[in-house]
Amino acid sequence: MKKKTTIYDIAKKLNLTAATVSRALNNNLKISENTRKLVHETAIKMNYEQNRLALALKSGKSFNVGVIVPRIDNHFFASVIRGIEDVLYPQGYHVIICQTHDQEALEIGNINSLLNLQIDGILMSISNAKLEHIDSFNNLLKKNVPLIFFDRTKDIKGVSSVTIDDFKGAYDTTKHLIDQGCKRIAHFSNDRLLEIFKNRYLGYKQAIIDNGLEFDENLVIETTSKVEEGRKAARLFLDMANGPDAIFSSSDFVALGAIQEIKAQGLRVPEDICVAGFANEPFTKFMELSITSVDQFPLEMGRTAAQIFLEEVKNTKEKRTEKKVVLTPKLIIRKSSLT
Amino acid sequence: MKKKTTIYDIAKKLNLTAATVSRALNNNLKISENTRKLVHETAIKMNYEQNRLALALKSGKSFNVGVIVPRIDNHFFASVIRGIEDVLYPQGYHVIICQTHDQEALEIGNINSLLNLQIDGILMSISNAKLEHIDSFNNLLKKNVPLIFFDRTKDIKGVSSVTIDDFKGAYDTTKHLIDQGCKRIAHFSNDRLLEIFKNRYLGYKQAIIDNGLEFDENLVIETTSKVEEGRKAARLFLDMANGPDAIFSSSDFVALGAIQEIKAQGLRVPEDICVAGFANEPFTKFMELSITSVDQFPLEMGRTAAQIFLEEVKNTKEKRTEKKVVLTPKLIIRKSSLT
DNA sequence: CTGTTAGCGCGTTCAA
DNA sequence: TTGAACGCGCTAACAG
Repeated sequence: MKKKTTIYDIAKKLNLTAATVSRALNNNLKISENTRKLVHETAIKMNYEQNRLALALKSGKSFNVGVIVPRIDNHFFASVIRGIEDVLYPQGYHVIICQTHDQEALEIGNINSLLNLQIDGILMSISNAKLEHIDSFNNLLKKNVPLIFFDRTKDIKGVSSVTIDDFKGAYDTTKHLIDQGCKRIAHFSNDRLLEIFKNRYLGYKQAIIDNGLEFDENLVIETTSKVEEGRKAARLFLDMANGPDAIFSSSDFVALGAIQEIKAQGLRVPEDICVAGFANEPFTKFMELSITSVDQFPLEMGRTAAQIFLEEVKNTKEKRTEKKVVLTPKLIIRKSSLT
Repeated sequence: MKKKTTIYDIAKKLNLTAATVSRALNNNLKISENTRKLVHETAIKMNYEQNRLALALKSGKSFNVGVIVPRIDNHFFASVIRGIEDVLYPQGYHVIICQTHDQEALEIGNINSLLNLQIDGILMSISNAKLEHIDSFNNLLKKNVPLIFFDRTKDIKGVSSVTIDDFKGAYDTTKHLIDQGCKRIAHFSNDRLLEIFKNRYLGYKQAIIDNGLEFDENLVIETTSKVEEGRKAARLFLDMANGPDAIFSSSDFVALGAIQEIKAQGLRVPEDICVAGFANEPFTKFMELSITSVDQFPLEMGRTAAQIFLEEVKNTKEKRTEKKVVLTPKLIIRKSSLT
């Protein structure tokens, strides 16, 4: 095991002190141009690389931030992460990505592990809004570790967040379905303890009411974001006597499942039932029967979240300023809802 | 900023030494059961959490491993990562995920950054096989940092790898297309400096030859793994006088693009042209016209890579033993190639 | 301009 | 069984 070269090694070689080397390397002003250059050169020659661990231990900052998402193999979250990286990498930060797979224990565990790693902040999209989680968050806040929510948030005092206007996204989509002539629009929702799903539900409901249709709670069903769940949910409705003529799903994956099931039962999309999803996952565009969806501008969401983090990390002393950024979503109309 | 509690804090409170506390916390044998219990209790009471940075600095092990992939928003890589996590989390390791987006500079930059973070090893799927990269790898090896390739490898002496039998996957797929009656099978390849693409090409070629068909180099085209590239590549062939009656693509995404273009030109899949991809991405199954593809067992690939890492990390002293694990792929036949 | 000293939090000698 | 002292690699405060 070849030992890595430290500033001491290069100090010894140059008959200097480690402190001087450190200063030279950091381009400290009070150093002669001569030694500065000399140090830099021999550093390169000796393959020196700064040990960020030591730096972190010393400074109390690790220059690592944790990003926690339900899962990464989904275009939306992957894009948000990309946006975060865009902003944070140039600032010298590293991004540690953790997945919860929607599992409560993993979510809490990840938070604690990241804390042990002395990360400088956590950007996350929560997958669960149970009480124990709120405790974890409070724990974080007490330690004054910047915490920023994106997309899937829970309204917690003192926590900044970046979301889209889910209400509007849902309202616009529902309105579009109504404009297409649909009268009984079902909604596939998800855990409404999470703000996004609550707001999509509310936007849907409001559009129904505003347009003089009858709001029927029986047409609202709760699922997780899996394709298979969409099939199951659709099955329930297709057996109904007075079934829906449109489905607005909170998830593209669930919308896909619904479409599969509708077709499997010999019905047609959009002729018999219109379908719209949410998130604008790439496959919605690629399908032969492209799927109407709502773009959430994930890149911008990630960038914004990262910028908020940078601000919070600077003003660590001042009192926490809660910042809630809301982006505007965009309805993308495709074949699945065009009659 | 509330300071985190250290072993010193709890030592002071108990009129002990930090050393004693450390030993108690680590369940060192030579400690009285009394103090051991006492220390553990007050540690919990004071919300103590080990500072892994200090531990890492001290021990030289960070218990972090880096995983470098071209991108994460793709089911294959996400699944491999999941497999890696499955094995490494229970062992106390954390996984730092980096994306290269197929950019050379990012790939080298990521390796160096991870090194600075004192990671204990790197598991990666390379996106580029240029010479400068080989240098980076040699650099890693010199420092004796375990390096394990998965999927996209470059044959480097002393580096272990986990791959699937790409030759067989390609051979089986091509054979299947031939069995369907296809005579002129095109191949959409990718950078053949990478083993996987080279082997898929070779498997394809061998199947052609073994079955008495004419191998035509003009039917082989190189693309990157983007949907749009598939459309472009297909366009080239569709304009041809004596065009192909089947396409075997090294990438599902490219296969998808090809199908889109074929349809756009008024031809039918599979009636006019059969198409098969590689990787078994979920969308290949979900499409109305499901796409024939090859499953690469990514979870198993990730788990295996992680296990090799664990072995290498143990035998840091012994000489590096190169281990090449090859998994067997599975052809999944779907509508796009069933005439 | 540069050297000395000290400390970040921990584990590990060597003594007692 | 416990304490004292040291070092991991680095930087910041204080001298000079």
